[in-house]
Amino acid sequence: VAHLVLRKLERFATLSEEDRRTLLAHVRHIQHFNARDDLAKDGDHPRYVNFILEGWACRYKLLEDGRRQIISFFVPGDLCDPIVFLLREMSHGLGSITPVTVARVSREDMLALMAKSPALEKAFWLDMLISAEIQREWTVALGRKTARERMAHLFCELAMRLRAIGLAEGQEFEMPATQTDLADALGLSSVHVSRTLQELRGAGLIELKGKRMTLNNEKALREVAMFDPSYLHLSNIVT
Amino acid sequence: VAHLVLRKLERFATLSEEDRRTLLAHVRHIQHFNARDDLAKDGDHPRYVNFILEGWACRYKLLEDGRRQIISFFVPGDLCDPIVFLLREMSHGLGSITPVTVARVSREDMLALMAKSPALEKAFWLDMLISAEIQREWTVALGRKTARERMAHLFCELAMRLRAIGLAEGQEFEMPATQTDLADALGLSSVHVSRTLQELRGAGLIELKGKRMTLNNEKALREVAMFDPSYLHLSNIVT
DNA sequence: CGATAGGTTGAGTCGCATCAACCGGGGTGG
DNA sequence: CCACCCCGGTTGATGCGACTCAACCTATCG
Repeated sequence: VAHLVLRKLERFATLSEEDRRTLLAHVRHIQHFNARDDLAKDGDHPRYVNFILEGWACRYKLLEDGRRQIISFFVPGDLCDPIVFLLREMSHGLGSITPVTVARVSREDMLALMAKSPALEKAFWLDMLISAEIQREWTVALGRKTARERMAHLFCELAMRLRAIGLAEGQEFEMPATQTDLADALGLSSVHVSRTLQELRGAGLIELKGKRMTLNNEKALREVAMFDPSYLHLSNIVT
Repeated sequence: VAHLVLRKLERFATLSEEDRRTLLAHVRHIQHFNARDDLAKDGDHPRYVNFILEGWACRYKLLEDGRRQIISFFVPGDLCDPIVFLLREMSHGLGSITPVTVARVSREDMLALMAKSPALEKAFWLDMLISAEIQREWTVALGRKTARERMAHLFCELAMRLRAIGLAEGQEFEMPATQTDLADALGLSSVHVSRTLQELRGAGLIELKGKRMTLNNEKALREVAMFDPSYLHLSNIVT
């Protein structure tokens, strides 16, 4: 059930059979959430690390007047901060986009995992580092890119991340976020997301019907986005 | 010379006298940089962790057409990713704002520090976590806040961070970033930064003469910014 | 079959960008 | 020592990208 988590962590470190068993033994406490539910709320004391096993989720913050910013998307295999329990309280919410299955791993279990397996510890460090890289790339997109560039970039990123865990076939993948979700992630209004999607469709770069995304011309999409996948560190990390 | 780094890390974990000595023993290889120089370039293989001992620096990315986004500011005591050497190449540059003094700690030294001292290891984890929190807050600002709100937020954040290492006296601190730097950090044009600064000055919220910043009405500034310092986790982390 | 969530489209507006001129101060070289 | 330059900052005029408001369309579901 947690094989996508393993798949992700194995990009970061060579795991022995025992490492894998150890991890799987600690992935219990499975929970299910409906779509558009909260896995954790702003202000909560973080007692677990959430491993996303199935479905899409996101990190978000709300401003007083209702403005929402989605800070990151989580897809299967992702962890919500390997060591978040070191902090006293969460300063953001975790919400589901689709129905989601998570494993909640306790502080004690995480510490035990890292103590037992240096490979897992390294994998968790790398997960943190690469999440930070993604966050930086979002910072650049929000600060300096136009709507079209930002959106193209997001789709390129999602395609790469989903491929890395085997959830994209060729140029196609499930993209369950609504236009309102995309707006809150891209710092746009949902109206403008609709128009920008039309532009990308019109230019023959993407197709998006229902929740099914196809990158019809990924090369051109990357050019629009100024997308350079090196920040995702997808190749040759394992040493 | 590295006492600000200690000061920062001691917020994250209780360090024994030996931890402190161990750390200081590894803070050698001091280097100086001029203002507006590069400590590291995009694409470099990261072999060192930079500890900022004096001066301001920043992380930034350039787009093909010259647009620049500053991703984070570094002030004395900050580390540029405690474990960055796990990655094959940097996907951003590190630049100085003012003249800067850094200690470059090698991969081997960092690993030795963490192996020897669980307290230091924990402090490094927390440093990563809190840097991530700051990055998320920037994401929210860039995605959903207006120019005035963003700028107010940045000044509130900098005040808190500088206070935490003793580099602010009351409401005053050195703010050496130029308006162009601020623009690239806030995702604005330098012209608009100038106007927005005037607005904040006009409202009696701040004073900024040369490089000297005074928060004349921090309470009101926080309200404008919707600034809630809890994301910085400044209190009661040490356990 | 009505209700509702998600998406599309048009019209008008606004926040911020761009372009351009200008100012002041500190450093430099003739 | 003064003239000049250059960098950082200010201010005005104009333009554009994205927002807001609003109507409407479509698919899904109880």
